[in-house]
Amino acid sequence: MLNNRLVSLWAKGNTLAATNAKRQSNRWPALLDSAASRFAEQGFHATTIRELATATAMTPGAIYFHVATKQALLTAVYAEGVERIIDRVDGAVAGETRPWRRLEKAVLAHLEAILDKSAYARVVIRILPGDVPEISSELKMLRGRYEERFKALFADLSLPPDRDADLARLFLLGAMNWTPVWYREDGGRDLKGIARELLAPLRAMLCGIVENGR
Amino acid sequence: MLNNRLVSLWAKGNTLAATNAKRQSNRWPALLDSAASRFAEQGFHATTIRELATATAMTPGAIYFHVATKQALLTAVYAEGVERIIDRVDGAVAGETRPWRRLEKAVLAHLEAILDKSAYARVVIRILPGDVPEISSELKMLRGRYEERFKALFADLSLPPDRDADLARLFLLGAMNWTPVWYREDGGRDLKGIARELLAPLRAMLCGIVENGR
Amino acid sequence: MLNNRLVSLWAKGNTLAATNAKRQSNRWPALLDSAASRFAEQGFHATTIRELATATAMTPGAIYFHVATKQALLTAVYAEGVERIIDRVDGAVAGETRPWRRLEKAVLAHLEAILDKSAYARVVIRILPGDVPEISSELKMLRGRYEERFKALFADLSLPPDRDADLARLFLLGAMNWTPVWYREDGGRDLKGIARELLAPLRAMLCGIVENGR
Amino acid sequence: MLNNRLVSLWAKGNTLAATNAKRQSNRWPALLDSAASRFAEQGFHATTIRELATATAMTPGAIYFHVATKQALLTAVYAEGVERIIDRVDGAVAGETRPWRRLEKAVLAHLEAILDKSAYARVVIRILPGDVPEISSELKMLRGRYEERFKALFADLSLPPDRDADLARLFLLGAMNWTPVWYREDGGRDLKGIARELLAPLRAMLCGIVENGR
DNA sequence: CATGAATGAGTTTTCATTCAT
DNA sequence: CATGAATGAAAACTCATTCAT
Repeated sequence: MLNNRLVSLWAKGNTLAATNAKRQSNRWPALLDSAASRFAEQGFHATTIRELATATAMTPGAIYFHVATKQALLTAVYAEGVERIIDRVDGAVAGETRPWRRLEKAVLAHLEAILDKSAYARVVIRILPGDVPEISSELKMLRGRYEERFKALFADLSLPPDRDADLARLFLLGAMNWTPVWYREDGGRDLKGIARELLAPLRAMLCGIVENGR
Repeated sequence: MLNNRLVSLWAKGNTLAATNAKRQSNRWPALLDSAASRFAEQGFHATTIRELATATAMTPGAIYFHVATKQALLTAVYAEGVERIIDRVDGAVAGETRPWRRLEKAVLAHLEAILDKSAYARVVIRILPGDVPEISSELKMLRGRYEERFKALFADLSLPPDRDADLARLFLLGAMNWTPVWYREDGGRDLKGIARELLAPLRAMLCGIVENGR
Repeated sequence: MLNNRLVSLWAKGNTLAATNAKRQSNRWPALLDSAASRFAEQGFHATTIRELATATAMTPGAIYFHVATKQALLTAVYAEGVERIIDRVDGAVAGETRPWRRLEKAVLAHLEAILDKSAYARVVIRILPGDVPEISSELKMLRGRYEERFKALFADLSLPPDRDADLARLFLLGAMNWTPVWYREDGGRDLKGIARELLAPLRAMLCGIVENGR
Repeated sequence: MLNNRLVSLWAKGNTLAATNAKRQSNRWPALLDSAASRFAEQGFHATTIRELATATAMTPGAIYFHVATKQALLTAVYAEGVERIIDRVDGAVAGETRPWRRLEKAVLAHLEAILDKSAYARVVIRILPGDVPEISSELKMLRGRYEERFKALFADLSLPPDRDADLARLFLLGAMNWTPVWYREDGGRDLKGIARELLAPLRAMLCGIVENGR
């Protein structure tokens, strides 16, 4: 289903996309992958089309068969990144009904998404709309889509009215989105622990209750 | 004293710097200001020397009287940004001895610094060392200087040994550093409130105590 | 008979051309039509193969089944344009024997040809041989064929020897060929009137006679 | 005064243009000259920036110090071309008050302008607004400016009301503007003769009078 | 006949940087 | 200190053309 999404994105600009996918060499996913990791590592402007071409064994010109501009490539990566976060979060939350457990699972899924080897989700966090003025509004919209998930999750918490859930949500997002700056896979910390640790104080803040243990 | 710092920075890279600083029109501060705000808004690579020249009514060539490379300009802004955060934080903490109060005051000062109209401190948060490989080590060092402040403040808290202070610190930094993304001066929220709100759960997390009220 | 010409042109450059033309969907005329109108409106270089492909619902590759190069496409349009002018002019002149009437009918036919919705003839006027060096000699030859018609028509006028018939012919061509720049079908002017108006002064110039009426 | 115009055009994009012109190497006029002749000979699209750079011993980048886009270069040439025609025509007509003599002198001046070695005016005739969609409206406006001159000249003729002066004007423009296609300096024909020959029939057409002799 | 994909050489344009004056 | 002008390397992008299927 991930593949489906990739193909559909790619098909957007190619209305005649063959139904017979086997005939296609389909460098598009590879291109998108490369773009995602370079954008996440170096940022948008420091990544050149030539570099992406080399990394995917294409010619620069070939890239423009798939995408009209470099900005459009970022948009595609961004969209895919948001989609991946949302998919993960939605999937993680699916079976669970208890609001706090839902949130906890969502936080874990979000962390997994943005710390995943595949860099799509990290791009969404790393590259701010302001970095690329030509598409900043698109990027903002895409960003908005994933933030909504957390708004919804917070709305379910049914908190005492004197607590500022908005602020809590923004703190949580900030703390989560900062993890790519310091988190190292080999650092011995597991994500589940981080997720729990992240929510404990929030719960305390919002409900006035300290969970036992940490 | 700010001026002193600016001038000294400027002098560092310019052996030709006139000894008689008073005679100069000294566009350097204006240049640095411009650079700070552009870097903070658009990032390093999306900001061009020409743009800065236009913004400061200089010619591109004139900029190179003050600074040897664009990267050096970022370094200067970065250094100034770190210095400003540290000045604020140190100043805020100065009279206070109670560790949690010190931390709370530091948080407020930090927020004030990065949300200030002058964008220096925001640059430090926005631009990651990896963005500009040529100077990444300098940037890392500068960044380190301000992170140390918080390490020190946390070290003073004398926590129960089973609490993960590192994690808490990283969460705090993340939550704080995300504020420029969402905070609007006119949003009705005052920074003091945000700072308090930010620390309450942390204290809960680290000490197992819920502050009464918020 | 037009079709015959098209098909023959098309066959010329395509040894693979199926002998059974009826089985083919034959996008060639549509392609040629599109090319004619784009070339007439935007010129040769501003018209891209991709643009033509889009306009005719073909792929760029498919165009190259019909034609070996973009230049050859222009040659084909040009040839067709010249043919169309000549057909019209010859047809118009056919029954008439009086030289001035012949010329008048030729002028009208020429105007009809170059102002026709189908842009073939307009291409011949718009695009000068020098514009496309690779085929300039072919274009010159084709152009020559239609200019000859007018040379012949002028030769029949049997003018006083002190009149400069060449100059008159060139003026006439110029005036006619400028019409696409300003003529609008809905402008209320009919071509017959324009043709008459165009010849009256010429006749005056060449014969020293003013036609009555205008 | 020509120089003044060139310099002013050039200054437009360079508000700080030094008042002391001697210090400037001022490649701008040479660039404009080159552009004019190439555009006139090969058309806009067939002329490359590199080619212009080579012809003027500049680097491609240096061209962009003077002009923001290739299109803007054409606009500048076009504007200069129109200006030159107008200057010539106005200059030629200046002392004369008799309407038909004014027109005759204007025609001669116009022919001189578009057949001049310097290709500026020829560009205006050769390159149609439709060739360069991005600036077609600017080009149309500039074209309009020089056509107005002839409208004014025709308005002064005080013709019988049953004559179509508009048509006559358009014929005249067409005949004149076609001359670059066939006129060769060494062809033995002098422009004065052409101008006279051009007007004689027009006068006949418009006034019903045949000039004696030619 | 056609297509999706690609090529490769070329195009315009950008931009940090330099330099004579 | 500053400027107008330029450089040069590299960037994004274009486009006629090709080719396996």
